[in-house]
Amino acid sequence: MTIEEKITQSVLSAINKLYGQQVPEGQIQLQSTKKEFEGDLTLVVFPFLKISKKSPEETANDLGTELLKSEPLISKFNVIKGFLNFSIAHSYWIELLNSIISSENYGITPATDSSPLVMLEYSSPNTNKPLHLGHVRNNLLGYSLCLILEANGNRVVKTNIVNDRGIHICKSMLAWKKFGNGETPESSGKKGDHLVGDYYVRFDQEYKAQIKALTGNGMSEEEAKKQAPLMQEAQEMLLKWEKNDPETVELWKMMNSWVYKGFDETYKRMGVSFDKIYYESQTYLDGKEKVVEGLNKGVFYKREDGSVWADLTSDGLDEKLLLRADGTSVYMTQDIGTAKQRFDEYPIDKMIYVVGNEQNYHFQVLAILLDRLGFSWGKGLVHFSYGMVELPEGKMKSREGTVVDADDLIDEMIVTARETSEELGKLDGLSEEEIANIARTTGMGALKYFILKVDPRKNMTFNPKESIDFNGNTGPFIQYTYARIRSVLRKAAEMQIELPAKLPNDLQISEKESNLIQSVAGFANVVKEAGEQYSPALIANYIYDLVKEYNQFYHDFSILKEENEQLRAFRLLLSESVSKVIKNGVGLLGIDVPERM
RNA sequence: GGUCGGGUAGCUCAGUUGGAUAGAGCAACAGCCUUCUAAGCUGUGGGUCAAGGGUUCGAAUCCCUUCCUGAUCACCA
Repeated sequence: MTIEEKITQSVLSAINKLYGQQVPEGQIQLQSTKKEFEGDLTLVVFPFLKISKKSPEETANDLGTELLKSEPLISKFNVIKGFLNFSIAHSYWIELLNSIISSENYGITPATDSSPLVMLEYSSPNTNKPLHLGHVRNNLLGYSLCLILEANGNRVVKTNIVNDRGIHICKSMLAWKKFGNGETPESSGKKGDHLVGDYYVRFDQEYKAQIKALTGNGMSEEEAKKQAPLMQEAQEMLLKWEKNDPETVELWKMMNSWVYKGFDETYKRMGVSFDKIYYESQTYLDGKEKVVEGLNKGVFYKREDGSVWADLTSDGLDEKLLLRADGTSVYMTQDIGTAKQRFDEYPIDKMIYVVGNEQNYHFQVLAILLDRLGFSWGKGLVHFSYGMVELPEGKMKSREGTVVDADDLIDEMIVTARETSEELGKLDGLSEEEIANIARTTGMGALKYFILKVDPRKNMTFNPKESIDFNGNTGPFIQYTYARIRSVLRKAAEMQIELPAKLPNDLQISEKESNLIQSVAGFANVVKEAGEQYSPALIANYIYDLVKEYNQFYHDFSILKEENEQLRAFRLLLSESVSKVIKNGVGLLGIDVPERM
């Protein structure tokens, strides 16, 4: 039973005693007391004025007096307007700290064999260009959500669906064939995904030139886009691919393998991973099959031209195409096929798709279609929708070269982290390997925290020059606090200070200290809420508040120099518990912590 | 036009099922290192919570209207 639950029960009986009335438990509003007031927990008494028939202050005073008598955990109280602030006995906080210290991973609930199985799809790249900042947001959100769900006792399968087929891939292939002169990642020293991306850009340049030439000869732009030889060739190539033309398939396989190698590197640097990767080239046929099955069951219908549609007007939506007249599949068909494969392979209880908010409509439709096709988790699928990352100049556009490349960004972060460390002279005497590790940890910490601390629904602005900071509400600030605590703990070990497994609960501690225990204890609830709301930002903001509070404590109190040994041990254990929560907390964001920085 | 988001300090963002004087960081200014890591701490200035109305003892938060903004409404993926 938490302290809030205990006090709630006491308040209920106090009200019953004073006013002879039972009030519903939901009426008891207990919240932690705001920093600027004395006390630990606050009861809002406004809801009881009708039964007390007294002023807010009198009501609060009556309740406070009664509770002070009846509830031993309450050591004193004060009243400000309609707010009754309780101070909780020191012994309670010490006991709470004791229980946090003794638990292995406070706040984390491990999964068991009978836990719900959640499958989470994220990343979902195209194989025609390297990953950019938008993908970075997707990957970090997706991976963090997996960790948060696991920490809430779910079995999680991390999946990726790679969009490895379609006209856009053919564009890169065609440009490489025409202009590449056999260039490979090995021959050019370029990362495979970048190499292929360069040919995608090259296609676009040449294509635009052809359009320009055609319109110069008086052709309409629309017509020119269709008639441009390059586009026609690309379309021919797609047809060849679909017909399994050996040469085309060979080229496709080769270039895709370059891209996968490049992606793997970037994923590794971001620290994300997958349990199972699906490829659209292997799922779209299943999608067709499933649509035909739906057609036979009468879930879908066929038009005169042979195309297959779903009628969603009864759900307040439009009609949706599922198969073209020529029998080829569309995006939705592929997602249905992928869903089928997943469902066949795993006993999925819940499916979460981490995909940008431009596809809200798509997933609304997908949920209905899967449900109609009989997937038990279809209706309840979660589209974790997040906003775009924009630059100060506006949206990123890969074809115009205004994207922030993921690899470049990561490099830059790490270099900046290293420069900052060197300027501060923090790493003197450490080995090159240690320095590189710390730079990587703090650089990635800065990037990850920057992206994960904001509400995913919102579009965010990324200013390459200004956005990445290492002071204030940032990853490195949190990591620094961790390193600082670890340093104190190392010194304590050097001084051979022995820490008791359990603190005596008659210790006299300050309100700042008991507040800090309260904040540390709040971690468990934050993890739970982050899991319920699918919100890494909740964890990030909690950890930031905790760290800020700890830094104030650190500044105001001596730890190692405290002469009272019990108090010194208390502060060390308090610091240690903060460090563990920091580590586990940012760990749920995929962020590492350095022992020194 | 329909549907779904978003609008909080100069900038980037928090703000718990409606609760106290709306908070951080950055930027600006002023302090604090012979003392556990100053990537820190403290202070000052900065707000019509887009606007108006409603519900409520109490609204940034809930409801209605309006404005601004983004996404989407493809036989593209």
